[in-house]
Amino acid sequence: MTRRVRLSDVAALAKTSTKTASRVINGHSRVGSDTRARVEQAVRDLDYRPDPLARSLRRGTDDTIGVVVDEVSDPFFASVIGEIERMALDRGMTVIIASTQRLADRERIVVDGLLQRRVAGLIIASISDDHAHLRSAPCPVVFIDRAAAGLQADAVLVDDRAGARMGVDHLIAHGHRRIAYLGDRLGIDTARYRLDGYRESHKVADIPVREEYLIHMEPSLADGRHITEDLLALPEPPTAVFSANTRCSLRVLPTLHRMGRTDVAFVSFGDFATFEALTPPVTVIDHSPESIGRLAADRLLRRMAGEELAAKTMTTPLHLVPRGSGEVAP
Amino acid sequence: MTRRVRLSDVAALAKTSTKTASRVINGHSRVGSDTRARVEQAVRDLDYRPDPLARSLRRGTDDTIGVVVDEVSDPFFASVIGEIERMALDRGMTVIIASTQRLADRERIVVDGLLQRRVAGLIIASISDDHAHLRSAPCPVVFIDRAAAGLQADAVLVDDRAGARMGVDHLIAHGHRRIAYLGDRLGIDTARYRLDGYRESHKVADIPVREEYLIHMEPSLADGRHITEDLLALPEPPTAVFSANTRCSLRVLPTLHRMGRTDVAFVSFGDFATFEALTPPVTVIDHSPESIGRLAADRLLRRMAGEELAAKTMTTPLHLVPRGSGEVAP
DNA sequence: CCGCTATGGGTAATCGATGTCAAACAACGC
DNA sequence: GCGTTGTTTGACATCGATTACCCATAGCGG
Repeated sequence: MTRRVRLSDVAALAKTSTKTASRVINGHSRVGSDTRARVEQAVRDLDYRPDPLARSLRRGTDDTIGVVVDEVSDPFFASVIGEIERMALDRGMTVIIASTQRLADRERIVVDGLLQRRVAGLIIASISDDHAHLRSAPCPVVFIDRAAAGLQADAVLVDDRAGARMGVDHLIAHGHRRIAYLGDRLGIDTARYRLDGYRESHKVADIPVREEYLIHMEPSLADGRHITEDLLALPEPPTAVFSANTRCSLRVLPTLHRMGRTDVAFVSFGDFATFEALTPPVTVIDHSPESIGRLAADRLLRRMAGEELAAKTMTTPLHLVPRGSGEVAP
Repeated sequence: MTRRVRLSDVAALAKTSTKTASRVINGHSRVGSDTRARVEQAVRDLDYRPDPLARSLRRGTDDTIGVVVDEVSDPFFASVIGEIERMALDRGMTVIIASTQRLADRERIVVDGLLQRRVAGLIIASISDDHAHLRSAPCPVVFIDRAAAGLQADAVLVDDRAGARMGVDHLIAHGHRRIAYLGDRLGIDTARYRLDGYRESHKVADIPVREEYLIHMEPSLADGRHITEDLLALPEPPTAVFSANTRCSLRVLPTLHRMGRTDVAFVSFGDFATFEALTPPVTVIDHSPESIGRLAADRLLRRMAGEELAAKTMTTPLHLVPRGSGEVAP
C-alpha cells in the first residue's frame, strides 16, 4: 500500500483532464482514440483503481450486495450465503453480510446501516413483521426464507406449512400420535407457519395438539439438552419429534443419542451432511439452501441490471427423504 | 428512505455552521452549551445520521472490520465469524466478510478490495504464502488459522503439528499401522503442518508412511465418496483414517457409514455437533473456533483502539476427545 | 466566408463530512 | 484603554471521483 493513486494522477500522466480520464474508465461517450489509448496506458502504468468510496459517494450507489441473515453459523444460511457470494463474485461485486442474531431491533439498525452504505441490492431473511419502510428503498430488495410484510417484493421461500405437513403426516402415518414440535420462537414467521402445518396435520388426523409438546427455542439458548430431557420426562412423553429446522435438529439430536433414545422417531425440516450417517439415519424434509441463494441472487442481479420485473414469490421444491429415523414405530 | 438529511440541514436548523454541527456530533473540542443544545435538538428533529461513506472518505478510515476466510459455509469459519461479529457489533462496528474459495489470486483481489474500502482492521485466514504487501497495510491485521509469511503480525493459530500428532499417536497407540491421511491440498499451510505431524508420528513409531494413503482434497471437489471408496479398495486398505479438518470429515464420514465401514477407526481434527451422536461417536481433536474468533477480534479491536502491542502469536488449546471411533481396534 | 452541427475535451460544482486556520469575542491584568 | 490569552465559531479547502455545462475545433453546405 504505497500512496494512493488518484484519477488526477492518471490524467496528468495522460496529459488530459480528469473528466476525460473518467470517461475512458467508465466507457462513457466519445473519446478520441489516441487520447483513450494514452489514458489506458496511464491506468496500467500506475496500476490505478478507482476509489470505491469516492465513487459510491458521487454516484449514490455502490457495487455491493448486502445480505442480512439471522446468524452466519446457521448451516442453512451459511449455504445460502455461499451461493450468493459465488454468484456475486463472478460479476465482480462484493457481498457484505450482516447478522441480526434474530433480534428485530437489530435488524432495523443493520438494514439501515447497509442502505446508508448505498448497497446496490439487498437480500434479507427478515425477522421483523413490518417492511413498510423498505417500500421506498433506494435499491432492489429480495426476501429469502421469510416473506415481506406490507410490501410487494420478490421473495424466495420454502413452503413452510406444506413442509411441516409432509413431515408430521409422515410421522402420523407411521403410527405416532404423541409428536413433539421443536422450533424457533413464534415471533419468526417461518416458525409460525411450520407450527401451523404441524397443527393442520393433527387436525386432519383428528389428533389433539398437546401444548406441552410444543417447544419454542429462544435464539440465545445454547443447547438443547434440558429441553430434550424435560420433554422425555413428561408423564406421557412424545414418541416422535418434529424439528422445524436444522439448527434445532443439531442441538437436539446429540442429546437424544447421548440418552440412547433413538427409539423416539425424528424428522428434521432441513438436511445436513451427517444426518444420513446417524443410526438410524435422519429422515428429513429437504430443501436446497443453495438453490434459494441462487434464485435470490439471480433475481437481485437482474433487477440491479435494470430489468423491470413484477414482484414475484418463488418457492423452492421440497421433498421428504425417508431414511430411518422417521419410520421408527411408536 | 426519504431524501437524505445532510449535515448542512442540521446546521441550518440549528442556525450555525456545518463545522460546529460536526463538532457537536463528534464530541470534539469545546462548543458553547446553548449551541450544542440547538444542534442536538436539530439532530433529533431531523433524525440525522452521518453518511458513513462521506465520513470514511474524509477520515480515511471506516468503522468496519474486514474478515477474509476460505468459505463461509465451512463450519469452522462460520463459527469463527459468528464470534467476531458478536464482538464487533457490541462495539457498533460492521463486519464485511469476503471469501477466497481457497484461491490465492482471489485472496489478493479480495484483500485489496477491502483495503480500498479503508476497513479499520483485517482478520485474515490466508492461503497465500507471501504477505509482504501487507507490511505497510494502513490498518491492523490479525491472521487466523494460518500464520503470516514474511511479516511480523498477530496471529491466532492452532498447533497443527501437535494436533495431528495427538490424533495419529492415538490411533497408533490403539494398534493401527495402516492409517490414511485426509486433508486439503498442500498449498495450504495448515494442511502441510498437519501432514508433518502425521509423518512425525509415523517416524517416532517407526512406521513407514505409504504415499497411497495420503489424500489431498481439491477445494472444489464436491464429495468424498470416490476418495473413500478408492481408499478402501486398495490391496492393503487402511484400518484407520485421520481427517485433518472438519470439512473433510463431513465429506467422508457419511460415505464410510453408508458403506457400513465403521470398523475403520476415525479421528477428526475439528469437532462438529453431530459427531458425538454417530455410531460410534467420533473421536476428535477439539479446538474452539469461537475462542479463535474471540482472541482475534479482541486483539484487533485493541490495536484499532490505538494500543501499541508487539506482534504476538497466540495458540488455542487443543485436546483429544476420545469417543469411540478413534479407539476401534484394527 | 459565414453559420451550423458534431465531436472531443476542459472547468468547476458536487457528493457529505471533516480539518485548517483565522476571525470574533470575552475576560483578564496592567 | 490596551495588549494578551483563551474560548467559540465559521469560511474554505479537502478526501477522490463524477458530471453539468461550456468551449474549441473541424467539417459541411450555402
